[in-house]
Amino acid sequence: MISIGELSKRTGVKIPTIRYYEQMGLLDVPERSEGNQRRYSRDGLRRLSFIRHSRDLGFSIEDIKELLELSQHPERPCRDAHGIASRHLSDIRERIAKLKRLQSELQRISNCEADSVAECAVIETLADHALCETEH
Amino acid sequence: MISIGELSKRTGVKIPTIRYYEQMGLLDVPERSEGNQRRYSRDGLRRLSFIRHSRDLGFSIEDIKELLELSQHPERPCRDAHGIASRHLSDIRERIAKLKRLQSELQRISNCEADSVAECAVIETLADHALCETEH
DNA sequence: TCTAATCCCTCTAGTAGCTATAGCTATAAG
DNA sequence: CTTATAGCTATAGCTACTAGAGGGATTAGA
Repeated sequence: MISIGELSKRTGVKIPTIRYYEQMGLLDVPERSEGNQRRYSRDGLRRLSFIRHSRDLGFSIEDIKELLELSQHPERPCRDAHGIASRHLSDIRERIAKLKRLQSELQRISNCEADSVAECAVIETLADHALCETEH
Repeated sequence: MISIGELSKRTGVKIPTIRYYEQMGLLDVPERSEGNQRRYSRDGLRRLSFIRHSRDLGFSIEDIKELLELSQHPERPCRDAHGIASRHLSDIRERIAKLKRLQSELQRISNCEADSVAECAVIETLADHALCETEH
């Protein structure tokens, strides 16, 4: 049984974040020491590693709840897990596409050789939608 | 002088959002009708369009405050505006890079032909960091 | 065994950029 | 003049944490 500080060190998840995950129902309520401090088992460590790893991949708390639930039922078809993953993947693809559009628009307006704000393409573009090449 | 609803229609910014921008100090406190309703001038419309357009490009509220300030001083060098834009641009580039890493990792683990969760690569990867090819 | 250093506890509030709701009043069209 | 629509304020909620206050618990060394 390890303390929350030890768990934090081993997983790289900050202590308040661990308590937050507990509150959100991602982590089981742990046992307590006589003095009311949290004590975690090997299983708690495994579960938090799973969560950490999922968050690193950008899954939401809600998605992780489902993934954790699935991981506890090895006999279930993995279609569900793939569904969650591919939903997340298309979300990421959309975000990339959107950011790329912003990127090219910003690059375009940053090509401005003016000296003063009066003729600056950045300010002009923001002020006047008609100067914009693409819809965003 | 137009109402907040009319302003909303013309700019595509929702009414609560307009009030929020006012609270955040992006929009000047507008005049009021006898019955205490907001009334906007042509200038208010221009300013909100500027804000809308900046938000569309992903600038933060704080950045927009600075850009608005700059846009009111046409004689100032536009170096400052470019500074804000290029800071934002590199932020976007970083976000794209990070999302691309997530994308390829997710694509990799989604190539799993298993039937059940027991051998599913998605779940396995999340459970065991050692299966991961890249750091994220 | 005592004490000091470190660790942990709960509770509350703050972050960004809105959005939604409740309970009320103002305005405009017929 | 009535009614439908529009607007008002104030407060709370969303995501995924993070920070701080004001306390108690644990542990290592003297």
